[in-house]
Amino acid sequence: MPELPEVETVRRGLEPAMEGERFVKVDVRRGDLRWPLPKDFAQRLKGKTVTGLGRRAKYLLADLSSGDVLVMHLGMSGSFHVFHEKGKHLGRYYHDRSKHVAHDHVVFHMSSGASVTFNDPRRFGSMKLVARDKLDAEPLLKGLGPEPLGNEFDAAMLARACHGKKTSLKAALLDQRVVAGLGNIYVCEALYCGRLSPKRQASTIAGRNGESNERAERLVEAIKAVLQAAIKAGGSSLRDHRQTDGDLGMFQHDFQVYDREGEPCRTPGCKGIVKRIVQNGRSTFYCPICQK
DNA sequence: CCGACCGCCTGCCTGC
DNA sequence: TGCAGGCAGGCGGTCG
Repeated sequence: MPELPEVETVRRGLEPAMEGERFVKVDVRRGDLRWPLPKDFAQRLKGKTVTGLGRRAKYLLADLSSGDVLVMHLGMSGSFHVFHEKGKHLGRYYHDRSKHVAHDHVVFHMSSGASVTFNDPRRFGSMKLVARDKLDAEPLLKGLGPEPLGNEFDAAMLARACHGKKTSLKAALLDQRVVAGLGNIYVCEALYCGRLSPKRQASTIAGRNGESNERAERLVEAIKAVLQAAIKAGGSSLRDHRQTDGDLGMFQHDFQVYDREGEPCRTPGCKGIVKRIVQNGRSTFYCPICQK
């Protein structure tokens, strides 16, 4: 599931259970995530307080009283669940510390009384402890492009990042060095919203000498609008992904093109049919008529 | 340097 | 019903 809107939704869900709270106990049930958790992972968390919970692109960043930052990524299938009360949760999760379901790999028992479970079937997710004063040098974060919802992300910046790029606009927007936090779904949605073809060469969104960056402007506005709407809807829920409280995100109902192959284009007056193509080994959905 | 491709790992859906 | 094959929201590494 997790692209920027889902990670932001997770961050907001975890905040009340974790911010200002201490790790009372940390259970590592399976440490071989994307990279193996260090042996002393649980020990380095125990007794420390979460002083803040932030997000950079698709990474969650928990600031700890020890001076470390816990950097977490959900990969393709990772999710967090918060359990406040004893008993069943969605018929399969329990607050009881001895009971777990498949793929519950890490459990944080917080001083708030809540337990926070990291579940990840495919184990593409990751956790890493990094000293805060070395965060700038952290390879996972170092090459990331601008935050798409930040004020500094504008048409000029996007045009510059795409300058000279021979690759498709779709591939460029998926490149986290160009803009950080978009994934396959929101790239498709943003391109539709900005009426730009995913097949267009990335460099062509910039206006040539003197021309305005009209396409880049439109694309930046589309990216921001789609992400903001998705966050507002609590992210999207595909397969069995849910928010930290078990609720479903709602934005999947608002997809205009993603996974809508063969459906009529939703642009008023457009007679196009949503098409699926494969770019760089991944599905792209778009309207061949109104996305130019 | 850039861009295309592979692999990681599991679950689910489709078609035979 | 069973099984093989394809596909999935990400990203780091390698190769040309």
